[in-house]
Formats: sequence, C-alpha cells, structure tokens
Amino acid sequence: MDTIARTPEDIGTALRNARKAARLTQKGLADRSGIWQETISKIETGTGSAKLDTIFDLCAALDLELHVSPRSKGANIALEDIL
Amino acid sequence: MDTIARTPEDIGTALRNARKAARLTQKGLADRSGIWQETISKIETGTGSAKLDTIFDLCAALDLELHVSPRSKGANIALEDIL
DNA sequence: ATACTTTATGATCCATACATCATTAACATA
DNA sequence: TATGTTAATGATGTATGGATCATAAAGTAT
Repeated sequence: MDTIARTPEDIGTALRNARKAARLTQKGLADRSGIWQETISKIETGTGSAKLDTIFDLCAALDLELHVSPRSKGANIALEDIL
Repeated sequence: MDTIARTPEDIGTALRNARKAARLTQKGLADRSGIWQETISKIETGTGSAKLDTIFDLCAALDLELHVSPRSKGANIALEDIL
C-alpha cells in the first residue's frame, strides 16, 4: 500500500488508513507515538495543519516512511485540475 | 530520483537536491512557492522544524509529491539503529 | 434504549514556524 | 582583491500547532 500525498489532508487520510490497518484506535496510536489523541483526530480530519515533526512521530509509530519523488503525470488528478 | 525520508532533515536535503536539480536559487524557489528564502534556508539545513503546509508548497513548486508507504526493512538504516 | 468505546470539538496556555527586515557569511567570478 | 550573488543568521511580531483538560458527538455493542 502506497499513497500519494500532495496536501496535508492526503497525509491525514493516509495516516488514518494505516492506523486502521494496524487495528489501532487514536488513543492506542497516541500511546505509542506520544502524540495526543485530540491532535491525531485533527490531523486525520484535516482540521488545521500539522508540524513535520508530528507527522514523522506518527509515521514511526505506524512503521511508515515518506518518499519524496517527482510528480507522476496524469495520476491522481483532482477534479479541480481538469474542470 | 526517489528519496526516503524519516526525519525533517531528510525532507530538507531532498528539497535542496530537487531545487538544485531544477537549477533554482533559494530566492527563485521562494518566488515561485511563496515561501521566504530565509524559511527555505532553515528547512534545507534542518534548523528547527517546519509545517506540513510549507513542505507541500515547496513540493508543488518543485513538482514533487510525497508517497506514504510501509517502512522498507533493512534499507537506509541509521547507525544508531544498529549500534 | 442503555452503556461503553472511540472520535471530534472547544478553550486555554505555551512553544515555535513563518513573514519580514537587516545583516553577515559564503561563494562565485571579474 | 574587489564585486556581485546566494545562503545563512538574528531579531521581532503574528499566527498557529500541540499539550492538556473537559465535554460532546458518533459509533458499537448488549
């Protein structure tokens, strides 16, 4: 499973999916990441933004890593891009 | 070119490499991303952390995207992990 | 419907990222 | 060396992320 992210919201949903795949509650993830449940909720729902530090803390707890790569042309185009 | 990032510093160096590959100065990237040169400098050098918003602004200006994926076992292991 | 668990929301406080301006250091190059 | 460009540093003010506590809303049972 590999998710493309171009916005903080994309990261939020990717993290939520990974958390659920790991069968963790927000509280469970909070415990193992040191990030508060309330903060996780805000990140997953895209309410406000987040710090990179926090994202990496969550990635570490979920055994995820980020890959920085050239934008893939034509893939995952948002509706606004073509309308 | 695809860089694995597990820390804010990794992101900083990936962005710097991408900027140089695009033959842009920090000021040039600042102009097209809306992020100030001073801020770009701090992100690239890993001085302090950054907001996700800012990272995505820079990614957009450099035609980069992030991929969230399961940690690749055995690859890119830090010294601290095995010492 | 009731009880329990999980997630979302709201307020406050503190830390800090970013904008902004000024300046210095580094690095080219004439 | 002197000049010009690029990158880094420092200070200040504003905006906001995250910790923390409390609570409400949603979801999932029994």
